[in-house]
Amino acid sequence: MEEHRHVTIYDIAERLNLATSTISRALKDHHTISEQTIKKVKQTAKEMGFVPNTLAAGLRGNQSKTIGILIPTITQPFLSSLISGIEITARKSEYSVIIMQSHDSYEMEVDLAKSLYSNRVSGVICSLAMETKDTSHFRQFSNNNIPLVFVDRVPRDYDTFRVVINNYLAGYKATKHLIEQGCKRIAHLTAGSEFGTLYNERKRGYTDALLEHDLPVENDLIISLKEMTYEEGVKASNHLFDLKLPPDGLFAPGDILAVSAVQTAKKRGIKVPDQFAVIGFNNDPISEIIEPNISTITHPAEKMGKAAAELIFKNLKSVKEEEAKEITFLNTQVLVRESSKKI
Amino acid sequence: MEEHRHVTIYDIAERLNLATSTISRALKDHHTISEQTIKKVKQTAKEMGFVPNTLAAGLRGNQSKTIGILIPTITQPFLSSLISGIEITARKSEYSVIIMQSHDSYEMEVDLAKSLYSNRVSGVICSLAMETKDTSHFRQFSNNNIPLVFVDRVPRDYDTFRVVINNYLAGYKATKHLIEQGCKRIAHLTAGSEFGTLYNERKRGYTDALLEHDLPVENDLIISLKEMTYEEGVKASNHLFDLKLPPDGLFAPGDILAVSAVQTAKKRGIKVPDQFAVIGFNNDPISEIIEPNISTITHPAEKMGKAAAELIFKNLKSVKEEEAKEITFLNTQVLVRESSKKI
DNA sequence: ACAACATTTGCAATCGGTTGTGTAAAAATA
DNA sequence: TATTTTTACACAACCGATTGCAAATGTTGT
Repeated sequence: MEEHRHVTIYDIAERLNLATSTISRALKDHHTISEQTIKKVKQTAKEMGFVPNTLAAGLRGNQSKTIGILIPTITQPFLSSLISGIEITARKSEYSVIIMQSHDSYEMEVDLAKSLYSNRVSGVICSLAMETKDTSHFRQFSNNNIPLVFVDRVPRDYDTFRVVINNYLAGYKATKHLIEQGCKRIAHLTAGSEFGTLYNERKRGYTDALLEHDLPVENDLIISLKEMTYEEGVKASNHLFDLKLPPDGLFAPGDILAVSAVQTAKKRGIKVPDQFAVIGFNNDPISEIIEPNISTITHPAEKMGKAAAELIFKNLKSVKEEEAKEITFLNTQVLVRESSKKI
Repeated sequence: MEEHRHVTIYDIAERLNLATSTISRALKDHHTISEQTIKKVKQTAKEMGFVPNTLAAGLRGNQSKTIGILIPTITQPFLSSLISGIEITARKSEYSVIIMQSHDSYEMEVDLAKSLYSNRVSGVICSLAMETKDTSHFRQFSNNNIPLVFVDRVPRDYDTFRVVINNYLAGYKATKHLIEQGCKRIAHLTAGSEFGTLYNERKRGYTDALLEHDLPVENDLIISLKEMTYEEGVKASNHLFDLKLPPDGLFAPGDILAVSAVQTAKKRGIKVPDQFAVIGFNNDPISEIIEPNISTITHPAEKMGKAAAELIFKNLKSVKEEEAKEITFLNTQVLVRESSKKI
């Protein structure tokens, strides 16, 4: 396997007896270069198999035409769809995406943020680690005019772009839906440790919906989970069913939890939705395949990714103070399916 | 928001009255630099908030400490787990991953390969697009000593690293399992258009298992799908059930397809597994949540990602001819669950 | 005290595009 | 024809880390 050398603009320049600056400009249709030269340069570039070295360009221009994505994990359906949305949008502008997983660890997140900075990414899109309480490791981006967008799991105290759904409203709508189906004792699962606003907002929507319909907010119907996993969901469901006065409905802030509750109910002979109506969150693929289908709240992952990427591009030049605090809210819908349809 | 300048080794050099070369070497514990200087340099680097510019290092060293991943889409559970495995392994060596989605389009794949090359990735891990028949766009990597590893959907005619499972054996084992459960007429779904070997191998395992057990291979029990989606699965299942002599078992080369078949059967009042036993492939999360649980073949996504990444690292220096043809086979297992357990 | 060698650090070129400024030739104007 | 303006390209510095080689300093032996 012989060692080829990369073809550079110097090679093209030499072949055509032009300066490298001319080649560089010709390749990007600079107006000071004649049509004729441009055509000639592009032609030979193609012939010689020239592929620009983005590292060189990036070094000179001090940014790399890549977007850094920093998220807890890519294996969650919501997050992989989010990434997909970002990647597709980025590619349209010929940007690449670098992906890093914090695995919900604060320390990892700090480390990875540094690595992204080291890679001189043009922008950063982040969904915070569960553990993260302090966000000062993101200052290096803001301080250097690198656009920073938080998505979904956003900090409450950072003055930068945020792309979220209205979690309060979503929680409200989900709960209201259950109430309208006739539920009187609606349970809710929430995150135990959370610095951000996501689960708290959903919970706030839940309680407000209850109060608004003259239903009491009962603390033993609200369970804090350590992790949002199937297993934890089963545990919590069993706990709920073991109560003296078990719930007749559940608003789960994730479809996996909803599935776990539905299946636990079925195992215990509790009829879904008649005795126990459930609504989940996210519209994960599983929610419409499981039987009964899980009612859920849409969570437009790809759209959020697209919106986040577009915010990056809009602010590549410089970030104005007022814009930086902008919050983009995307819409959610209640998808009524079998798991909650009593009426 | 004031504009800070990035801290460089020049800044450190100036502060300490040392040469940049010394700084550079000190930061990576070069043996020609004294302990004392190293400590001093690292200390001030930290104080000044120095973050190395990987673009500069990459330009000089002609590679970027990143691994390029080129796959059809990241939203499939198998592929997102694969990426996760790669990312975790890469990070241990302080490498980043760049991800690109071909969306199963050949043209995209060609384009993205060029973009990866342009980014001077240190290595490439690829799972081919469904459409891809010609793989010459990967020559640019081989020709320039950039390690290239194909995973799962690998070309049949390219002399480079491949990380796969033994699809033939997996197909054989899956089919044999159904036979052992007493199935006599086992259907099979396969990919219509495929350049690679993946589905063909599974099918070959399927037919060999049948033949070995003196069961006929019937062409109307083998259905070619355009896409491996739920909807296509439903269509195919209905078609199978409409046969004069419908099957009593199915080997589906993907869990989504298995799920679609199971649910279609249930809708038509066909008892699973008694009248119709099903085994899927991949061990996607859904397979163990759906009811009945889907028997499946494990497909060790993360492990494959890890293996692929390790192959990259092992061959960063140079790729020897003999090694390049190496195929890594990972093991699969039959996971027997409800959907196929007759006995 | 001086050669011989080891240890540490500095110098300067290098990677490959990008871009501000300079300049020659061609075109336009006086 | 002389002069200004425009067009088209060249020169060279630059981005920031790396590295071969030279040089300075320190150490050892005789």
